[in-house]
Amino acid sequence: MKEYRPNEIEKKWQDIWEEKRVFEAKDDKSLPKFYALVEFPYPSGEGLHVGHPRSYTALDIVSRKRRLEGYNVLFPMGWDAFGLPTENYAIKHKIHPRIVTEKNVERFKKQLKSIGFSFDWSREINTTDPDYYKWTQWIFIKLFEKGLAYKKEMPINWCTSCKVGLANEEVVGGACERCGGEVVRKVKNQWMLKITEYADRLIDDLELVDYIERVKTQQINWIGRSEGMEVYFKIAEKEDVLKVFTTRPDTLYGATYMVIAPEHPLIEKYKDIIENMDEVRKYQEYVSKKSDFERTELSKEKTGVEIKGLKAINPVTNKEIPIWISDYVLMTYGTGAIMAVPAHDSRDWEFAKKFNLPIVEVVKGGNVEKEAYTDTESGILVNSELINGLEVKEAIEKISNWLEEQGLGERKVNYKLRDWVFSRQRYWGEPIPLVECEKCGWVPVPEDQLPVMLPEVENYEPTDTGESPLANITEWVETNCPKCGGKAKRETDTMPQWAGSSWYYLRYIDPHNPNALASKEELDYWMPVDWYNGGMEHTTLHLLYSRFWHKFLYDIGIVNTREPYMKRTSQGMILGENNEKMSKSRGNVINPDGIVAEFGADTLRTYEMFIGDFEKAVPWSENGVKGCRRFLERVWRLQDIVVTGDEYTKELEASIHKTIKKVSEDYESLKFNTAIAALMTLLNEFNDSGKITKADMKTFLILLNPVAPHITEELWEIIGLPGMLHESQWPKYDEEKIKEDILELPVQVNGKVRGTIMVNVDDGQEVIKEKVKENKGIMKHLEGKQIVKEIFIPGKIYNIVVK
RNA sequence: GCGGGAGUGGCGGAAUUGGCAGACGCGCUAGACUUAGGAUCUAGUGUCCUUUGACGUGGGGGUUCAAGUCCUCUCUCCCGCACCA
Repeated sequence: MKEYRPNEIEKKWQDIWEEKRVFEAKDDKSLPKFYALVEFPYPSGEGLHVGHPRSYTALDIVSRKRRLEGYNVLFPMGWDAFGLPTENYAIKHKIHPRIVTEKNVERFKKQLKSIGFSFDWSREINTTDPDYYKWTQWIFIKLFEKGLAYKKEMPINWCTSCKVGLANEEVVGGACERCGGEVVRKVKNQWMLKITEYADRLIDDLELVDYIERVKTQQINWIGRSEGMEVYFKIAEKEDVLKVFTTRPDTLYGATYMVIAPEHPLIEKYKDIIENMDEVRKYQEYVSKKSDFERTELSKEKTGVEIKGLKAINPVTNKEIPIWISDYVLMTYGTGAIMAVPAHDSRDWEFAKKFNLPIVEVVKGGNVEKEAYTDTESGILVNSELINGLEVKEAIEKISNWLEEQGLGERKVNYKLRDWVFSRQRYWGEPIPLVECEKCGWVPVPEDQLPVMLPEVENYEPTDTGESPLANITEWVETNCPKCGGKAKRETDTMPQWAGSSWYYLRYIDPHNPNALASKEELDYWMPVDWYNGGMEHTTLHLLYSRFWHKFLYDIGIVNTREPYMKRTSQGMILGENNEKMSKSRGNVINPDGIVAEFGADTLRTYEMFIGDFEKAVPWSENGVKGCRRFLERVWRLQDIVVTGDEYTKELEASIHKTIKKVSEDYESLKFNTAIAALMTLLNEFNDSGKITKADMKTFLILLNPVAPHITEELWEIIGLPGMLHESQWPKYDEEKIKEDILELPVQVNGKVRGTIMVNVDDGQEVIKEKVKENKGIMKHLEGKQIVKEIFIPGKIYNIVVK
């Protein structure tokens, strides 16, 4: 027997697979298809992370299994290559981001290939490729044409010292990550996409798909649909009306003041009337330095300023109430204004306590002097003329009807989900393919002129006015209107990184098509994606964005399915050995290259699948890696005990059938760790038996193949099985052979196991009773006791209750 | 703060979904073989007492013949929060 040298055999088989193109999806549309998708990586400068192979190996296993089951499998890979880190690297090192990207992609590709994933590399895509982003731009134009893209004033993070716009991530504790300078919010006119128009469908259609539960709930909560009332509060002595959204119109009689967001337009409108405008301005400035996230933190002290000179009128009590501004009210949620009911909302309660505002109880049930009473199940309305004595639910109904009749409000559905800010003041992204004409306004670039290519620039830094670097290239910006031929300017903002990843699964289907994002024929065959695995962190942004785009493409007749992904699963994170997130600064990063070089790709793959519950975060363990290498060494040594034979060894037969069942099911249900454990157990039985037939070995090798594809192919060849493993078929099991006739039944006395008896599967309670009597160990616990009850669960347990 | 998730030996985890807690692997202990090695093989390994046994799934309370699993209160940790990908 030769020594097990993974580096040699892994290279050998990777070359064979590539040369024979065994993992390329087939053209034969008569075959059943299986489309497996993993999130394509952002090719960062750091190279592949051990977290990537966790997700990739999982679906590689499923893909390899499905191929052996006769499916036509599409398992593609590509690059989500636009992005901030590449751009920042390019700025710092004065290298074009395209070159940085090429270099990173090359490295990633080499790394992925060394791990032996069965990707169909003939369909590789790259979001920064003009042939690709042509279609990203095309989709944007369609969205624009259907009125789903619009311009709106939105704040960006602005570093006052670098004079550039910053991503949220680049703002650390209110300061610029690069220079430590002060960051404020600066308003810019930006492109937005109306994802909110699809909010209901994004919730409802979750019923059509098989996503793990936590993904569904997280999406539903992120969209945050709530039904309530928009109530109109008149501004005293003015024509204006302040609209607020509330889910608790029943508490309207308890609304003792109002709070509007510090950025609320009302303030600008009445700036000449507001008596304490200086104070208001100061507070606005203070708030402009905070993120929405910081603003809504409850733990902090409430802050705010009363707007003097403006009052609102409570529509049911007709009393004048004060209007405040406070940072806990966000312009981005609801109407940017709230009615404050301190007795029945905890944030309002805290605010009222701090500023000595009146707290009026309108739902009886708690002690509103001590805390807000927010229960909606058991309270009874008081101090509320029209709805006194009603329960909360009835009160909401009645007051809502009344408000609608009086024209003081309207039933509304509100969402937490906000429209998608689609503009970035950056270079390394898809140019937004629109032109602003002096006469015609915003005009899309005609389809035959796509893609709008990213022009070459000298300097990738955003301009000090907050414009994208493209704004400096006059000859690019200045163009003619496609409609009227007159003078026009190109949009200089680029798209966010999410754009390219919102439809990439469609391009894999027909990656080289110059005439369409994918042909109808191919889409009909391959869509939807059967199984999409990726990180939990993409649940509320990427996953939702791509579902939104897909639904839009469905609406305009491009795709034929309402949902892009039939099934969505999610892996846990791999942490450093010290149980902390892997990061350069913590110095606990594990490089997969090192593991492949030292232990082999099969060991890396096996370990990543055996490391723990696939869906949970787990710390890396070098010893665990060694253990998996040892397992593969034992597998390697099996070749010494193989004897000829086309049938399973009699004594091993039941175990083999059981293992086929277990492994087949576990691979499909993300329980890779227990599948491998089952294979280890079978291996131990093989070794105990001393010799195994070729048939035993063959089944074992096929079952292990998806996890450790190289060693199993090699052993297949060594022991002389016909053809190559990847050409064989997934084994079947026989349920009859798994059944055991005799089993050990635990016997409990008062719920505690006192012994076991051997029983036949079909033994009745009477037979078992007799067998118990023969067992001295158990009978001892019954001495001098009176049997009260006996419980027999066939095949599980026999419990005797005594007094 | 809001939303999602997780707590089981020294460690990663398993438990047919209410039925023998700790499969499998790591680590550790002892032994065997040694051309002394981070190799391989054998045995042991939740905690406590010498044994019968008792205790044991973050903590408290409950339901049940039976609870890691169900109910209730509570503590701790992790992830996301819209311009990172």
